[in-house]
Amino acid sequence: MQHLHGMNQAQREAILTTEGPLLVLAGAGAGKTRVIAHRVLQIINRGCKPEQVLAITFTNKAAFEMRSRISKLLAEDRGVRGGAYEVSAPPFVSTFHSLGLTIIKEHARLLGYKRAPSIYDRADSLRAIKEALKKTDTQNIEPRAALGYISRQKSDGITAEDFAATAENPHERSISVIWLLYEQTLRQSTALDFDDLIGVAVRLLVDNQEVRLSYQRRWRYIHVDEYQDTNSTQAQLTELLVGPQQNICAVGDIDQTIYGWRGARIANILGFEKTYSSAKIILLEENYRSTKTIIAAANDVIAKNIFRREKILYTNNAEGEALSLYQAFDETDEATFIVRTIKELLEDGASPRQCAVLYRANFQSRAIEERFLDSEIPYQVVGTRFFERKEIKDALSYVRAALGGTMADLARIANMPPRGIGKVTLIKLLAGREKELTGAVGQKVSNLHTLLARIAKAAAELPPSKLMRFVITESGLEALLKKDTIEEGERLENLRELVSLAARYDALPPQEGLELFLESAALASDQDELKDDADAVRLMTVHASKGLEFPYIFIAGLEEGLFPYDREEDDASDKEEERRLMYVALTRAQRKIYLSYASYRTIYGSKNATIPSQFLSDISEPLITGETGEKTVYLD
DNA sequence: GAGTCTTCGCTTTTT
DNA sequence: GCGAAGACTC
Repeated sequence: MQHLHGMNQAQREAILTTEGPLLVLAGAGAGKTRVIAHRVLQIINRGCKPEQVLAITFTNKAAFEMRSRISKLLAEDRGVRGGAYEVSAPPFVSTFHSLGLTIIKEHARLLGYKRAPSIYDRADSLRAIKEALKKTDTQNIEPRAALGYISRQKSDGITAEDFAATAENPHERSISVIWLLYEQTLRQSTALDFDDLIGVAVRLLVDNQEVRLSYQRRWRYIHVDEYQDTNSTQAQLTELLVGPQQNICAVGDIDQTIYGWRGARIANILGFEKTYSSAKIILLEENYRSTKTIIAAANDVIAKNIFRREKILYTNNAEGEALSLYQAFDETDEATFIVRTIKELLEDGASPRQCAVLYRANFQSRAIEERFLDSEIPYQVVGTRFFERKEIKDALSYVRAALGGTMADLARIANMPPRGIGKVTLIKLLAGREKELTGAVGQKVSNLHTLLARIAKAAAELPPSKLMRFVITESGLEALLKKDTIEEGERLENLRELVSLAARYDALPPQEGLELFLESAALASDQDELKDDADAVRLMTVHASKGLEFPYIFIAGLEEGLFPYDREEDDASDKEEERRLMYVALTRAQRKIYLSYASYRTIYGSKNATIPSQFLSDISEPLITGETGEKTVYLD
């Protein structure tokens, strides 16, 4: 049990409880990933084959981290024990979505797919919803709202047909019509949206006992990280995979549930003992990350929530400095304060990567970024969704269209760059009425087909990075962006980055490498940082900061309406989620927290007076020291 | 079908 | 107060 050295009592218990259902309620900074990794090692040391262990996470980044933690631990252990067990396949570590996709692909035939289904991202889904809305001339329905609504229904395990059967009021009936059309589009394109990756896998396992049992035999021990963020179908998928031995270990923190708006159900973690009746529950309450002051502030904020399970975080770390609060005049003043303070920290010997600036909403990054640009300080905005950029999507669509992808892919690239294929031609092309296209237009279309055929040929022969290079040049995207003087640099730079990302799959056989590359692009999230190594200050939303830690944390925009964010239709549970979000923000810090708010903030181009966030008054007096911006004036 | 004008929605968080 | 999508014109 050498590997248990340095663990506290609760951690040891969690690691040694390998059999039966286990719920680990781990506070922020309580060493949760470490516990999972050691528990996996313990299970393997007790005789289980590594590949029979499954660990599920939410982001690719978390999966990557877990995988490397586990493999490092196994390698160390092998060294100590002198190869006591056989080297075999590693434990299966996957995100929920790629796990769903794996299950679907392994039974594609059974599910009636002739080829591996492609994945619709949010933008694809939104376009399909817009088309459906056009077809039905439905009034008063916003595409985004409709998609959000449908997505939440799907994540609750409800199908379009179920919904159609139960729709009561006119609004629900309109949604229902759109939803059915949307599903039709997905089927026609052999495509699945994010919710389907879980939903289709669940239905397969429910309907087919043989398949279900095969997975239950394959994975004898299951771990689920961030269990509080699971939605209904994800919890159901987990339940279906857990065999009769009930070897499931769920790890999570109720106080860090920040994805309720996306369908996460706290009820899953609160009701764990009901689902798994003999469950053992272990609380990890000792924090190894932050100072006593930071923990006290975080506890002050979260204590006001009612919908939780009492857990009191404590630490044996030093007392630490008080949080500091800066009252800025406006967002520019706030940004100046942040950059100035970071400069001072750097002069005192801190490095840029030790600092992070957190905010509630992405738009806040702009004002802050402008100030960073003026300074010499390296910074990086996390969450500019790389794979959602236009040029990246265009390039990938070329590849997918060449390989017979969806109509969405073809529509995307048909006239990008402009080649004389307009609306009318495109409609005919998509409807398979190509015979009607003759003369000059016919020539243009046949040129496009030739291009796609060349790409398809290249796809079969070249490694992914060479293929992407080929696509970027031959499609004319490169030439187009070179003409574009304004953003030229950045967009071309992004395409170059895409080529180097593709190179990660060059070692595999071309087709397999390409498939995995396209898959990773579809399932990538903006939390999966591309360049992890840069020594730069990180700017990101609080959501994106979950799971990370930094010595110095800045939390900007602490104003009522912004943080906590409020919408008219908010209810009490949304308010509690905002509070949990603040708790997450505070618990990212190791040494010192800088809070700030602007007395005036520009929203939609006009300056508005603000009220300081209620979260500021929740933190007890002695934990905060204040400072006021020079320009502060009170206009009444 | 392409170029120019106008409106609209954005700015909550995302696999 | 800006950029993208849609409308309008040639």
